[in-house]
Formats: sequence, structure tokens, C-alpha cells
Amino acid sequence: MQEIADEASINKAMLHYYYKNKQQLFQAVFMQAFSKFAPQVNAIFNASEGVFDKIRHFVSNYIDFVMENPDLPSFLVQELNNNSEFASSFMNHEGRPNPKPFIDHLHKEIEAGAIRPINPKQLLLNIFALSAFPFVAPVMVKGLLNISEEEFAELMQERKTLIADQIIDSIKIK
Amino acid sequence: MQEIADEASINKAMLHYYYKNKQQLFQAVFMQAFSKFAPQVNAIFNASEGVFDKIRHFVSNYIDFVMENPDLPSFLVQELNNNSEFASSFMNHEGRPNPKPFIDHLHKEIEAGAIRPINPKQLLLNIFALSAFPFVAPVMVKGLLNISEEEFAELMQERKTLIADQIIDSIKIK
DNA sequence: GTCTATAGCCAGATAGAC
DNA sequence: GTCTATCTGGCTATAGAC
Repeated sequence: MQEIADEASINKAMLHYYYKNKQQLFQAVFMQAFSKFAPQVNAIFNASEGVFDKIRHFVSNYIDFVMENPDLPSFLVQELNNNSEFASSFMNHEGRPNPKPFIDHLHKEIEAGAIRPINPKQLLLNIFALSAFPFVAPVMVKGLLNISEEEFAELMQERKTLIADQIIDSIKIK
Repeated sequence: MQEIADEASINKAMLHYYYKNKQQLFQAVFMQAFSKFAPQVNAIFNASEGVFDKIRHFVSNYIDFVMENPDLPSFLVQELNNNSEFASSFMNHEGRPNPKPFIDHLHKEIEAGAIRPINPKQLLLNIFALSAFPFVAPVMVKGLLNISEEEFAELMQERKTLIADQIIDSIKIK
């Protein structure tokens, strides 16, 4: 609370004036982070494009977005991991990420023989994993690959097309 | 400290007898977690097999390993994120994950024309991301995909071959 | 080695003047 | 609304008997 007050150039008493206690301040912060994140994720689900374009746009938009908000993914993941009961209330929240439209879309394309018969949940997981992992575990990634902040940023730029191509290739009929 | 003491069926004073302070107890826990994790990761780098077999074995072994130690990845990632200075001392530690052999191996295969000319660091990142992400962000993944613990376990079993096939496919000369 | 009791400290929270 | 001063509880850590 002291550090937050310092950062805001006020004192602890004022924090308690605006947010009755620490928990409520935290929830306000979490909610704001979550409400920045959710629409980004929903973008992929509700767009009207074809599957390949959805994937390309999601990956590119997501990486651009988190490069501007680099602490968001690790913060959300950490708090969801440590408050699972409280997490589920956010997951049931209005405006939460809802993958159903995208999964239905995939099922249709599979039935039509337009893409390979992959389990849609696996595909979704692959998209998230490839896009989000470097931002969820940035210290480990930079340590393992032995790269600087700048090299990391370059790798992420390269990923915007690399990942999308790879994912699309994995479901394209050859 | 109280909760740890309870779990161990001793009292707080005994914890301080064996570990002078909380920080030292934490370091012991972290070190043990890290020393379980590092060899698993190194397995991929130092095996004498071909690239494709390395990838297949790593993915399968890694998923088996973390299914038995489900809290390890999220714990390590969280602590590395929050103690980056202290993290780097572990990353320079004896027996740390060292990807150089694997990256060299990839460079050779690329020069020989045996695999496609991908950036080896991107490939490494893809392998980690696809394997580790569900275990680093389990609550978010289960929430987004709307699946139970059991379905999660099934998905992970299916992933052992699915991911490996996809990664190999992304570097195979067609 | 093991325990109880307690010291010491610090963060969250409040009272009350302005 | 804003601030200073202060209370309070809880946590880490230690003293000291056994």
C-alpha cells in the first residue's frame, strides 16, 4: 500500500479513503487488467473472417497488444493460479472470453472437409500457448535462450507471422 | 511459516531451528524444485538421437513429468518472474538448462538441408510453449476451455503425440 | 532436538484535525 | 478530500526451559 501510494504521490490514508481495504483495491486492479485482456481474446472468436484469417489476425494483434502491456499476462496468470475460487467468479463474468463460436466454426470447417480433423480445444490451446507463453514466463524464456530485452522484442516480431503460418499449416489440407 | 509447520506436524520454532530464516527455507524449496526441473529440460539438449526423436522424447517425457508434479512449472515461473535478479543467479548455476548443444545440432541439420531453415530459438520456444503453457497457466486454460480436471488430463495425454507431430511437421522438408 | 512464551517489527487500517 | 499520528494484528524470529 505504501509503494502504491508513493507511486501515486499520495499517502496510505488516501488509498483507504478511495478503496476501503487492500482487497478492494486489488480487485479494482485485477478487473481493469481482465477487462483489457478479455476483448483481445474474444476478437478471435467473434470475427466474421475465415479460420485462417482469424488465426493470423489474432496472433498478430495479441502480440502487438501484449508488447504494449508486457506485465498483463504474467499478472493475470499468477493471480488466477493463486485465487482459483475467486478466479472462477471472473471466468463466469459478463464479457468473459467465450470460445464457443470459434469452436463451432472449427467443427463446421472440419465437417466440410476444409481443414484437418483436429480437436478444436487442442488447436485453441496451441494458439494461446504459442502466442502467450513468452509473455507469461518472460524471465525463464530470456534466461534459457540467453537473450536480451532487444533480442526478445525482435523474436516476438518475427513470431507474428511464424506462429500463424505454423498453426495454419497444421490444419491445412495438403 | 505456520502453515508449513502444521503440514510438517512440527511448530514454527523447529522450522527456524533447521532453516535460520524464511528466506533460507524458501531457497531450499526453490533449489529442490529447480533441480528436479533442469535435468528434464537438459534431456532434450544432450541426447544423442536425431532431432525428430529428441523432440518426440522431450515432449512425451516432459508432459509425463509435470503431470506428476503439477505445481512445479507455475511455481518456478512465478518465482522467476518476481525475483528476476535472484533468478539470474540460478540461471548461471551449475547444472542449469543449457540449450547450446541442441541449437548447434539444429544449425548442423539446417546446413545439411535435413530440416527447414527455421530460427533455432523460435523452434525451442515453440517446443517449450506448447509443452509447458497448460501447466504454467492451468486455471486460465481450464476456465477458457471450460473443462474439468479429468478432461484436462486427457487433453494432455493426447498432446504428447499431437504436439510432437506438429513441431516435426513444421521443420520437415516436404 | 523440541517446545512455550514472547520480543520486535511492519503493514493495513482508522481517528480526527484541518 | 487530504493529511499526520496512531492503533492493531499478525508474522518472523529468538530466548530459554526441558
